[in-house]
Amino acid sequence: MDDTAASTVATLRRFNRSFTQRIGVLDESFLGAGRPLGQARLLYEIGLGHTSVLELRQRLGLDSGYLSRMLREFEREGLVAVTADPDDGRRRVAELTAAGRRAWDDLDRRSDELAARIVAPLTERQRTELASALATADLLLRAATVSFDVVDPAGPEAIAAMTAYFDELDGRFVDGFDPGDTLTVDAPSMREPTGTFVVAHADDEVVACGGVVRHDATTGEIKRMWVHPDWRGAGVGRRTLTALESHVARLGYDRIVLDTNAVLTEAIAMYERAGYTPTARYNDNPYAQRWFTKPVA
Amino acid sequence: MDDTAASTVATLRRFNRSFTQRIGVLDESFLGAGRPLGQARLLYEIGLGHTSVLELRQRLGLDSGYLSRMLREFEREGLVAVTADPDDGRRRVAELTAAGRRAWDDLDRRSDELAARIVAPLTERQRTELASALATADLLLRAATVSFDVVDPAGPEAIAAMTAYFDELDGRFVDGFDPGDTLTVDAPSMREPTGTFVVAHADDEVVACGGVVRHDATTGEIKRMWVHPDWRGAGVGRRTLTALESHVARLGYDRIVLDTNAVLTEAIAMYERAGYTPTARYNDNPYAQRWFTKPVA
DNA sequence: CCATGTCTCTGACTGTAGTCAGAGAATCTC
DNA sequence: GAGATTCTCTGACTACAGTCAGAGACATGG
Repeated sequence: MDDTAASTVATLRRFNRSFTQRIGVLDESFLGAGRPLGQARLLYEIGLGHTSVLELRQRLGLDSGYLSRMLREFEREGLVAVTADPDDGRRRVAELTAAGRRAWDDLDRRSDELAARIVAPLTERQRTELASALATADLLLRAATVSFDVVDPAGPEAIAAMTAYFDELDGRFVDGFDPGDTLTVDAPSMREPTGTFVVAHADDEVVACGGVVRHDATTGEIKRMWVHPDWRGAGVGRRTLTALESHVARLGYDRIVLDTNAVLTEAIAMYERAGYTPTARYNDNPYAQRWFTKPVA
Repeated sequence: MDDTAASTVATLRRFNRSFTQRIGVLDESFLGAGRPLGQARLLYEIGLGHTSVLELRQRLGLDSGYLSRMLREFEREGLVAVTADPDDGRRRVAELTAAGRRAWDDLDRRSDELAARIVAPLTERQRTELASALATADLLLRAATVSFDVVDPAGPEAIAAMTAYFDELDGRFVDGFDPGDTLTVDAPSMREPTGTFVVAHADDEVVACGGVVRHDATTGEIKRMWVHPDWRGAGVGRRTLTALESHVARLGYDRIVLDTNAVLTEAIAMYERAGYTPTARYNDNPYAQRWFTKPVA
């Protein structure tokens, strides 16, 4: 552990101690609503719109029996209605009733009040400073815990990520961007064993993606690399690229190529910083204006 | 609630959610040591040197029965030795045995490793940025939760705070500062009903102090105002002054006076910002070079 | 339509956290 | 030195959190 890391660790631990002590109350204030913490957390998640029992279980990391019991309790109190998912009869969907919505609003209001009481003694300048420090810390901590997972390029997460990517290209390219049917056509090429597709998860949300396809026997091509706008500047793009590069190596290629459009200046800068060098046009992609290559490490 | 406050509250709540989810593990990793969280916290506090049972109870906010039971458990495991306090036979003192120290080191090491794993994916620059954001947020949150309490001016907290104050004056005044026996002589004047003494607590530590004494029938004097060096620039001084001013009003005075030395430029600036105006020398304090006054609001 | 798998639910548990009343020993106050 | 107070301890509780095994309803792929 080098010095920066050691001192960051010390700061993080110190902060954790003082924060949990002070703001733990913020969670326990849920208890102030006469509701145990577990129930309050569950009710809160349901109110946020995460309604399928499966999703709730994954988000909160709860045992299915435990969760089921809490839902029965909510039903008994008339706060939640649980019905079968019309798409899949095994699945069940929980939704707040009117009374449940009121209970949720109450929780939300209490949390707001408590948080407001905590920051109340600060001056306006200090509050602004606090908000910006917390936002920075939040982004970095969230970025630090992003995970990179291989998914099916035709699966819902991949589709959603690439759609966001195409929409962004359409907005930024001078003459717009028409993906045509690439979304479905290209999927097979981004599957093992000659390709792959990776999404970056932060709290089960997809915040970045990228694919690898075969270019020729010894060359892999990186495509569809995209980072969610909220997540730029936190190193997620760089780490996505690193993840993809290691997949290229794993798939047995010894050279990487990629293309991009001239307006994507941040991407170009990142490729250059990552050791990519310009190379000749290697495809007839009408949207490509820059071509790069890099040997596999 | 104005706009700054509302957005700070939203940021704080958002941060709280993502932080506890992510770093909650940091505490639960204590559990990784095969020890329940409550026990781990207690063992950790004992290891930090907070050894009297009373102090542990106050710091951790535990029921005395609950704490007692945990200490018995630690004794049974040979981690802690509990003995009577030689100064007061009612009080008991807990100390780590050699085995307890090893268990503590183990907890500490695990926490370090976990925190290190969390920040590991960040670049050095990002780690520095994270550490500084957390340190800022920590100071502000700690400052926001400071409480101002009336204490006896001859009590241990008041003595400690004023001693630190005098030591600082001695270091900063050109010809040093000799408190003489003011510490004991002045105490009665800083007691109700004509005076008072206030200390600012953050986590049971004294971070600022100040006293009010009778100047004449309608005038209260603010004295011994001091802020711990680590806590300057976070608004604690300003809030100590405000607290003292409200005590002056409560005690029935309608004017405030105070004096200070020319080298205490931050203090002078603060008094001016707070609406104090220069006035004529009103005492023969050999260390005073500036005199201020302000009407009670 | 059968085997296999997925999702949810119930019942029977365990461990942890925390509360409350009251007893006993030491100390403080007058 | 008597009475009040402080501090710790024990015993008897309660509520909350979480685990595990297994049953039942539904879905899916051959």
